[in-house]
Amino acid sequence: MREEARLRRQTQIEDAAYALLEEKGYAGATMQALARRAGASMETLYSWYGDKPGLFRALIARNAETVQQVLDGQAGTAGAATLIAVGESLLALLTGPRAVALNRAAAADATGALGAELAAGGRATVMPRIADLIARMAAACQIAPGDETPEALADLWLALLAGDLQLRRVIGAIPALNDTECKVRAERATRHLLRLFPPAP
Amino acid sequence: MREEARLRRQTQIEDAAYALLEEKGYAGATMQALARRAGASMETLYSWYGDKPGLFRALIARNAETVQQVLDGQAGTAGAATLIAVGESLLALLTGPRAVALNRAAAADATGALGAELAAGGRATVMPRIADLIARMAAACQIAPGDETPEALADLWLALLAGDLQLRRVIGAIPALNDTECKVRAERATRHLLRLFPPAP
DNA sequence: CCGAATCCGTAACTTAAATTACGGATTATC
DNA sequence: GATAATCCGTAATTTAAGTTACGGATTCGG
Repeated sequence: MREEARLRRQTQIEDAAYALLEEKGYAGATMQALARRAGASMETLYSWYGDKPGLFRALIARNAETVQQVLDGQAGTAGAATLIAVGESLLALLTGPRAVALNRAAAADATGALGAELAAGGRATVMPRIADLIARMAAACQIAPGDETPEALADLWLALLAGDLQLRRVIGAIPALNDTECKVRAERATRHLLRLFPPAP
Repeated sequence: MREEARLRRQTQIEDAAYALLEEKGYAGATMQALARRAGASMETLYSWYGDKPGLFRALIARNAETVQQVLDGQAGTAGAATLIAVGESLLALLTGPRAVALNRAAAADATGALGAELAAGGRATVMPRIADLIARMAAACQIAPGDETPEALADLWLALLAGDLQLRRVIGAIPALNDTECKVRAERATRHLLRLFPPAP
């Protein structure tokens, strides 16, 4: 029974940590401010997460789950429409406040440990699924990969989808994208990919 | 006469600042460590740069000059070969240690001021030149923009060229690219752009 | 050669954040 | 209902970095 309350409490703390990270950055997100904001005690924070990097590693792990859930929503289906839908959700996620905040934290970590975990939980789990989607499109003759691997096409599609938007969000050079922009870019990326590798008629 | 010595000294200090930034990150690059490494005094650092952000703003300004110089090397000419050459140099620059370090510093700055300056000195000055290059290719019938503006094509080309490589470098998820990789990507990006918007025969 | 300015080396000073410690309240378990 | 565990609120401790201050050395202009 109390497991549930504990999970709810963790979610509250981690939500507060995200909010602080978004507002103040990694260095500015202090443990005291987090304790006050989440209504938690320092003792709880350190007892649960070990130290400050540990707390943000927990955030990264939770984010990885979210990404997987979003992708699982479109599992099973295939085709250009699916690719567009996935692209729309994915771009919103990649340029959304949480991913941006986590990437900032990873960029601030000189050891590269946070960055490695973020890449492992994010790109490394997303790309195989995209490649899978494209491979199934190839099997259904909806795209002709030529001599390109599905992985290479997935890389290309992601580049077309996101470009350097995520980096520009991370350094604060541009504001968040709205739903329309995500949709337009997802359509455009998929259209360009299909024009580069059109299915044999 | 002493202007020259002063400039040399500034370069030494800023080189040391880059090295520290690359090794320790923005938070870890302390003013004391910089003073020791550069053989400079705290007094000089603060007298010349005002404060720590001011020092890194100077680094960003110097980086912007470097980028412009690289682009100016290929001024005047046009065509696919030029685009490939520019892409090769540009990608090496974007994913090189200095740009990566600066982007990390910008990501660590919660105010977004460093990010704004970095984007202004980097992307905002680079993209018009790329767009110019592409517009000249269109004028010479080497590419058919259709109803796309040169600016949109430049965006597309940059996305094809760099994708999310720069972000992955910034969070430390991948090592630096070698010359061959830069060349291959520049060729591929230009080839894809030309296949998407082929010149009328 | 001399005064003025600049710069180095080092050490204070100040602030702030990570981490630890602890008394009191709340909750779970028997 | 008592006892143990958990957690809150707050404060103490420690460490470290940004910034300022200053005596001595070096350099520049006359």
